[in-house]
Amino acid sequence: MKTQGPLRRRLPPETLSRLPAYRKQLRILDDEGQEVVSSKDLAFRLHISDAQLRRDLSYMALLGRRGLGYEVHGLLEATSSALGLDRHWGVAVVGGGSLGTAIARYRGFVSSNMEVLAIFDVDARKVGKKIGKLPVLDLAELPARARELGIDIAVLTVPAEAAQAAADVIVRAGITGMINFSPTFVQVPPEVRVRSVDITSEFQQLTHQMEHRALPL
Amino acid sequence: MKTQGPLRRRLPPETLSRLPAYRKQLRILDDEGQEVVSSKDLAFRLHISDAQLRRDLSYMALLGRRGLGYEVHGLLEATSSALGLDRHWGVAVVGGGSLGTAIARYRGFVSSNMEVLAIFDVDARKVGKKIGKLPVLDLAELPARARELGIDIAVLTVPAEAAQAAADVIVRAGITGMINFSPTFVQVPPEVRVRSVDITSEFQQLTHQMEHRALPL
DNA sequence: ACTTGTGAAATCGTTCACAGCG
DNA sequence: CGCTGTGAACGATTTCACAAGT
Repeated sequence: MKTQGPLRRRLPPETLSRLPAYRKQLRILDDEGQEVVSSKDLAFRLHISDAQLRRDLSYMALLGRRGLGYEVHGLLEATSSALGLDRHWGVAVVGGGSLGTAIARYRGFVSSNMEVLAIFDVDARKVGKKIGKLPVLDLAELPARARELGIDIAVLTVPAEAAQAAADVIVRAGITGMINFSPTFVQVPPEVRVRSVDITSEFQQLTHQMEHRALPL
Repeated sequence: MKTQGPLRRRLPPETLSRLPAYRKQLRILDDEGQEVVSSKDLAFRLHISDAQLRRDLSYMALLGRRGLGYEVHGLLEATSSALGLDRHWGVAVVGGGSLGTAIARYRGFVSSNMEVLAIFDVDARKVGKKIGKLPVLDLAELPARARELGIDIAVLTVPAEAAQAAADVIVRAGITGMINFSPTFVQVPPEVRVRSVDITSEFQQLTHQMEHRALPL
């Protein structure tokens, strides 16, 4: 057994942000029956440098074989595991508007071992209906039903004004992971992980880039 | 006139990514009638350090007054201008699925001076219908109609398999800005700015964080 | 006194480049 | 010989801390 590199307590956030792309590309190679891949080849497909790929993998103590490369299937399993995808995750969509509906209908979750199980809303006109095959339930029911339904993650898609109140219900339900699409900070206890996706911000960064047209990215 | 700080050619990407939040908070302060704000106060509301805020502003040569702070309205105008929001932007949604519909229906664009003008799809069953007040047009029409409609930005919400072909049409239409929601790289000429939003990646990063439960973020 | 603007230091992330193993 | 794994160099970003302006 060798001394095995940096081996940090935590993955650098930049490395984490690249992991899903690594996994996606490895799935493609695995499906193609490719058994081994070099950092140069995989990095090329990902539009990053081979040194960066090797550094990222070394943070997770994922080792290849010198002179050969990395074993595709093993690396796929390892990255999946690092992302926590070797278990099933139940998702609840909170907010039955058009964005909530879009997330609920999205079929790309299965390949991440995630499944949307229900939609929660406060609007009595929506409660009791179905969106696709999914029931729309009263948000007030979430704390009582989260465990029974097997919900691990909530997706906040309510208007900004309603976001904090909805987040409070999610926290009371004992759910410890949240994707927040509302353009607001939500305050949660420290054991709850929140990731925010601000679509408006992306548009504004784009318009900045379009106005400042120097050709290189 | 004084010598005015770093004054880079380009804004650091990390600074750019914070600008939309700065602007949002400044709008709130402006609406509240607050005339001046210190970096300490504004930074506190943004959950960042006052040094970082001042550094970011200095990159844009936005100066405050020592002992006093920054003039709220002036700073709001300056950040809006830096983001390119002092002009109107026409947006086309490409892909009339549930995500495209959600973007088309989103009412938060007005405050960024952006407006969704039309939805483009290849599906003959959708073309000719309306989503809200917006017409669904044939994607093949995009190059012919982009100028007339005043479209500056396209939002790609088509399935991964269709993304590159749709991007090619967008480029042929002379549109130079794109938000890509498809989980794929799209290849475009260098004058076209693309920002990608990968929702699946956010979920996977969240599950990683949930599995690696050390309390701090 | 209060607060900015910014050098300098510290921290974080990426790339270089090569020793070392297969 | 090819390719990994990783120190060391480099570059980017954040924080410190304080001189200077009001």
